[in-house]
Amino acid sequence: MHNLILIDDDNAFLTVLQRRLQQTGFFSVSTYTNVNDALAEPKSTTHGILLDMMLGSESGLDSIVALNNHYQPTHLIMLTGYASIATTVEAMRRGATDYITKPVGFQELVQRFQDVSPSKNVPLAKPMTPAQVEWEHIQRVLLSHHGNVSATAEALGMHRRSLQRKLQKFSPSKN
Amino acid sequence: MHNLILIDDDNAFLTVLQRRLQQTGFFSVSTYTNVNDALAEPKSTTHGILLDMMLGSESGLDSIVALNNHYQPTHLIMLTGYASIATTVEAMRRGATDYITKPVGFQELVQRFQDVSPSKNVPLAKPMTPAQVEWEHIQRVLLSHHGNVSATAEALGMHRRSLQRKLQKFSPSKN
DNA sequence: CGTTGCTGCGACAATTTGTCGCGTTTTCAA
DNA sequence: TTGAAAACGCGACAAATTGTCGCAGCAACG
Repeated sequence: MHNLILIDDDNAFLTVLQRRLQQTGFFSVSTYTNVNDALAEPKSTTHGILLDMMLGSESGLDSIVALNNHYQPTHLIMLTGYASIATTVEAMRRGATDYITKPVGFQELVQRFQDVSPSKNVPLAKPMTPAQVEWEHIQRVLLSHHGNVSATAEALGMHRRSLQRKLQKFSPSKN
Repeated sequence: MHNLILIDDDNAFLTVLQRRLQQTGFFSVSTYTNVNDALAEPKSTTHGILLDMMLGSESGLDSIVALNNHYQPTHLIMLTGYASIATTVEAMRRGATDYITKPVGFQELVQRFQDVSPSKNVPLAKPMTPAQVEWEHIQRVLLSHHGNVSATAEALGMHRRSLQRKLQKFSPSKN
């Protein structure tokens, strides 16, 4: 009934999400690691597009208009780990319908692809806890710093000691 | 040549801004401390509206549609002391044309009222701090629960008291 | 070697949360 | 209109977490 397009440069992320979305009942879920591939497909109307902001060198921002023209999706959702008000405003102006920050829970994502009239919010089914959100975010930054705790701590604006404690608190058992 | 409407509950802020804008050359600058007063005026087209998010009890968010209908402004700029992606998205969906955070420089504000839409966007590359990530997430869930603190706290698996403290920690002072 | 950078961790003060609980408002249906 | 239920705001105090110093062990490097 619905078909989706996912565009992200993280392949692992794509495959996992693709599978889960298909199990949820979306008719088809296409994935691409860059915008050009997505635009190379024949034109068709699509229910929703999930577009990552950071696609290597290019900015997902610059692809919003083209993707909207090509697929005319009901939803064009921007996804990013590095958010700011400025980019949000810009994305919405260019035609995005939503803008969310990683990490995002699967349930939440699905809900955003549902057809809800604008400005009519439905309570999120099962939001992540603040702790979960923080944990995933830390993991992402840690990964981008090749596991360097000191560098990660600085990037996150927190103290190395605190980061250490958080890490050892969740890695050995509680995960 | 241009006329503006400013809506904010801070009178001092209004008068200062009004004077400076008039000196800059805007034809007329009307100020109101609440939305109803602004809507009580006869309908007319207006160049721009500056709307504060925190208008005492009301949420500026709920007034966007009405103001747009009444004045059909070229610019409807939201202004807030505390910001989040979630509220930005919501504001843009409802018809805001821009969203900026206090404190805002006068020059910058004037620029936003110019008809220059092409934004030399600056996609920042720094990761958010855990606190920011948490804040964004909380705002998302809070918005989806229509501002209901109790329900939000439960959804997030945190205690109502803690949520309250977090919320009041960022909204009142950051002005 | 000596220097530099990262890590692991103890210790203690400074903050922040978890919890109770109680007196107002709000909300909403009878 | 009115009364109960649901929310809210917030004081208070213990429990838990974070901010800071500081020191020692290690690996890399010229």
